[in-house]
Amino acid sequence: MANSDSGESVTERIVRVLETFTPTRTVQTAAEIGRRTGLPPSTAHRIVGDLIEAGLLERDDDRRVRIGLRLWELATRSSHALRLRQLAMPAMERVQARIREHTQLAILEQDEALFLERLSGPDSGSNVTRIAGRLPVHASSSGLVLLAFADRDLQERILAGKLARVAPETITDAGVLRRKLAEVRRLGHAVAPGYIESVATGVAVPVRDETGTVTAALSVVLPREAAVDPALVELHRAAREIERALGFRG
Amino acid sequence: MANSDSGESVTERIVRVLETFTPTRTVQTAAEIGRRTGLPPSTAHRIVGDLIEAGLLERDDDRRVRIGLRLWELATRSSHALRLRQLAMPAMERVQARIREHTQLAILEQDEALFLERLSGPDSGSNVTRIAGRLPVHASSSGLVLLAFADRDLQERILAGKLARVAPETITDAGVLRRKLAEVRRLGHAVAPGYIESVATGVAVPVRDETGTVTAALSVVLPREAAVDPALVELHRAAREIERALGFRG
DNA sequence: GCGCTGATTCCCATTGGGTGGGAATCGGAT
DNA sequence: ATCCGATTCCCACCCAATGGGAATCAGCGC
Repeated sequence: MANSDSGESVTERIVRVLETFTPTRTVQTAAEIGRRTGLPPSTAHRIVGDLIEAGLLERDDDRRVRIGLRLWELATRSSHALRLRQLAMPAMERVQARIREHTQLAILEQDEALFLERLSGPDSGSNVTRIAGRLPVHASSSGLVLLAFADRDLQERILAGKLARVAPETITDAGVLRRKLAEVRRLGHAVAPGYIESVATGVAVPVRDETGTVTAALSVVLPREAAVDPALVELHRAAREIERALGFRG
Repeated sequence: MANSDSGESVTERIVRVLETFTPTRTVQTAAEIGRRTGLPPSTAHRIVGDLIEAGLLERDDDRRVRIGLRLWELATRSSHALRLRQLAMPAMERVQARIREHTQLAILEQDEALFLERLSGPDSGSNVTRIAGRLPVHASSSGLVLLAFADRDLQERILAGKLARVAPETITDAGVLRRKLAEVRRLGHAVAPGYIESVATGVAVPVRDETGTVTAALSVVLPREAAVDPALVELHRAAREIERALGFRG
């Protein structure tokens, strides 16, 4: 920017401003945004003002700022995530109706599992997942499936890195994780008992696209001691249905 | 911008670039974007490059450009549209399961009905609606509900403007529309037979938030000559459920 | 009411990043 | 091989963005 000491582009700054919004912090004041981005107050106010004028942000009743509908609209109406989501929805609804627990769809994005959709019944149990939220690949059942079928170098990168302990039973040892991934490949599904939350077990299966590549993971979150087999049957059936919609002829 | 002859901000330009993407045109080349935005080729390429670096756009396998996942993520994870959608989903799923036709949720946005969600069964009929898509308020059943319960000046603005004919039976006369809106208010729901597509009838009911204001419309799209009463019963039941979730005590 | 604190707006001299024309290069068709 | 369009590279120009600072506003506690 003109006279900017940081030497970054306007685009970067806009992204930085947008990134101060999280699932748990959906409204903030312009000054907060300034502090969190490290931008000078007057600059932060001006950028926020610009974004509001453009419709990417909105002003609250109480002059606080939140993500604008226009941004959601722009992002949603032509995102390719939407295509997958849309094709998967009918199958996901069936799983949700039969199993009556959280049913979710995730893809791999920047070394993490990004959740595109989550269906929850009124009687579903605990679940930390959020739509557009992320979970580490080594801890979530969806992540384990995505990682097990990902390219070798991603696997090695994850295995070489730090495996954060999300819950007491999260796999944090590279050797254990390596064996777990082999098991996932052999069985064709992942079971993650208590890896994310002690009270829950994640069960996930892969979804392949028309090239046969695993592009997504379909999963349910069960109470810790529930039987996984009925869920697995439903998940596999649903995954096949989604794969057919995607054009995969397995 | 520095040396820009148009005198518009970078933010505006970014929005203009993003707006060249539509539900039917989800990938384009940088040059196409330049032509559609009217930006000089080199400028268009630079801005597209910036946006790709920031993750808001993505490069195709074939160096074409599409909306990036990061944008979807930023927009979705803290949009307040999501709250409404999330709260409405269980009720919408029930309607979809019972009626087995397109079930959709719309809100008022910039004088149009903006569709936040649409559930469709495999056997659902024709439907032009898309998620994050828009329909005119005077033609869609959702729009009629939203308009009927909107403030007076929006109503007058729509009535004074041109009422586009979307299908042969669309209401295009201000007087007829005025009476229709009165009917919607009296009955508490809207029926739009053939207003959008000749073969379909839209049926919509209002959804009120905790302040009693109509914030959304819940609707189904039925085959033209199907009975509307069973759908209305389900829609009203679902709307009440959503309203309870929103905190409305009617 | 009266200060205090922080958010927000206003002002303005400074300047460096954005701009866009043009040329070169790449790449896919025919 | 030869177009033709897309894309990248280059670079002089210069104005919009910048951010420090002061003024104003808003809420809160006393």
